[in-house]
Amino acid sequence: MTPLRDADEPQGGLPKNFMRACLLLLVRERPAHGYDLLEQLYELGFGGNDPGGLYRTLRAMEQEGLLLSSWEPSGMGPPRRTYELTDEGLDWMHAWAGTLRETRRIVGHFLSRYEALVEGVSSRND
Amino acid sequence: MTPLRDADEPQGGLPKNFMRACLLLLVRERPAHGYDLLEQLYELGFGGNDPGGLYRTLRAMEQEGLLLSSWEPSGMGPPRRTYELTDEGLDWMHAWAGTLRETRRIVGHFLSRYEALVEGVSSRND
DNA sequence: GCGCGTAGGTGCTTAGGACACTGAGCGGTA
DNA sequence: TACCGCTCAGTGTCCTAAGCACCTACGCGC
Repeated sequence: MTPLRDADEPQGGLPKNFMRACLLLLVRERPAHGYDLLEQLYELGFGGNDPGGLYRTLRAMEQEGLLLSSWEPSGMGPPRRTYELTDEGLDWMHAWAGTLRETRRIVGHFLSRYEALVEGVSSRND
Repeated sequence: MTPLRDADEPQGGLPKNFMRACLLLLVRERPAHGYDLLEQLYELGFGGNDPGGLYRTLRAMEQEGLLLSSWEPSGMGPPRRTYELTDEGLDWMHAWAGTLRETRRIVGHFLSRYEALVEGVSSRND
């Protein structure tokens, strides 16, 4: 890429480490293995799917004690490393929810201010 | 090395490059200089104020053609580099608004799914 | 044997963000 | 006048997340 940002679309999207929060939630809903989570993440808004990044994150989260993995045979394909949530992971999921509420609030604040600007001065509810 | 994330609070918060979006908006509302923007950013949700990062970002955005700066005497203190928005910058501001609406939608989706989980009401998704 | 879908992973590079630090102009005051 | 504190603008440096490419292995059908 050129040194100067030249894309015609903002590069930003999701909060840092948002994938971690999603993984905690998904694994809490139902223990799952990486390949499965990859597909679920896609539905959650992670368009550019990056298996490498996902697997790295999962291993890191296990090392930090947020997840616990165990190998399970698959029947159709190689064995799966299945993850479940630890108590610590559950605490973090709650903490993440708080952080993301704040994120949504701040982004929402930006958007109302943006809308007020483009609509002139009058404020209106969307 | 490998300090193995041990913070007791999620590190994530705001979307990548969110400061850029805010700067476009703020400068559009009213041309301003860096020190001024620093304080306005604080009110917008940027708690850990980082002058270095801000000034670097402003210079970068000017190099990309989103902002235009000019020196103005201050009367009380050193001269100020005052920024205004270019047409291209305006386009990017609109594009950012779109991106951030999507961000808010995805984060909101996470939060409703989280709330459904903790409330035990898991019979419905968006 | 071969390709294909499933499953899990490594290497490498870069862009952003965090944190520390520098330096200059100007006013007040001790 | 010497110092301090506020205003204003930067630089240096490190760390991490993110992005991209690439690799291995299992099992099935052809």
